[in-house]
Amino acid sequence: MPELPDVEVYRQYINATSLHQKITGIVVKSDRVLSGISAQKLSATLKGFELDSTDRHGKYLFVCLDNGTSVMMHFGMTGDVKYFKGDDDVVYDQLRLDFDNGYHLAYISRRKLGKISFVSDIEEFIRSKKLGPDALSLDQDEFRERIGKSRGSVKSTLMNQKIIAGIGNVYSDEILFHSRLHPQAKVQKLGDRKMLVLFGNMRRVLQMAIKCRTQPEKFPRSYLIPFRRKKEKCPACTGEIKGIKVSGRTAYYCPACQKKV
DNA sequence: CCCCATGTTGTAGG
DNA sequence: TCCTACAACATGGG
Repeated sequence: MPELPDVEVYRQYINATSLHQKITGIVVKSDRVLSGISAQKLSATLKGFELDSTDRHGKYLFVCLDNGTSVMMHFGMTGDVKYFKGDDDVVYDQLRLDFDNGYHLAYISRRKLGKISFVSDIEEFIRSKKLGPDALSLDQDEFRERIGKSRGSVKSTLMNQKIIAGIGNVYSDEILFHSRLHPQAKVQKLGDRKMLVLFGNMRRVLQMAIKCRTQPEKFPRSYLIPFRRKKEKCPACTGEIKGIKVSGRTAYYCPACQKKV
C-alpha cells in the first residue's frame, strides 16, 4: 500500500535493518522496474559500498550510499521491502541486494509498476518531477496557500502530487472521512475553518498510519480504512459506505457523515 | 471470462 | 491554463 505512510514504514525498516553493511552482490530479476539505468550500471555502482542513510519525499524513497549517490525507489500500486536471511522465500522481488552478513534486502513489486533509478541530487529530482512539499513537512499556511489555488474537488487536490506529495487514494478517503467532507466537495467552497480542520486531519491520519505501521487491524475503531469497501457499515454512524468515481479512482465514503459543504 | 486494484504518465477535450 | 476522463503499464484476486 505505497502511499506516504507505507513508504515511511519501509524507510524506517531499511534504517533498522540494512544500513552500514557492505553490499557484496546485486540481483536484478526484472529490469522493467529500472528507469534510466542498466542492471550492469546498478551493480557496478552499488557493489562494495554501504547504505548510509535514507530519505523520503511523498511516495518516493531514497536510499543513500556512502559513495554520494542515492537509489530512488518508487513502488507504484504494489510494493514492499524485505530484509531476510540466506535462502528464505521472497516472492515478486525485482531487485535484491546481498550483504556481507548473509542477509539480503529485497525490493518487491508484484505488478512491476514501481521504478528504481539513480539520483545524484534529491532536490533536483523533486524539482524535475514538479512535486509539491511532503504532506508531513508543510505548515498550515503553506497548505492553505497551495490547496486554495485548486478549483477541483478536495479529493483530487489532496491526491495531486504537484500540490502536496504523498497522499493517494486510500489516505485521501481517510482524511476526508475524518473531516466530514464529501470526496466531491470543491476546495473553493471550503471556509477557513474547514481548511484548518482538513490540515489537522491530514497530519493526524498520516501520523497515525505510520504509528500503526499501516496495518488495518491496528487502526483506532474510528478509522474508515478497515471498512473501505462498498456495503460496509460506517464506523461513525453505522450507515452504509458508498463507492463513487472521483478523478478516475474509487472514493469510499459515508453519505450520511460526509457533506459537500 | 470480466472487473477491480494503494500510482504515474501521456493524450484528448471542455 | 486548469480540470476531468481515459488508456496504458503488469499482475493477481474475487
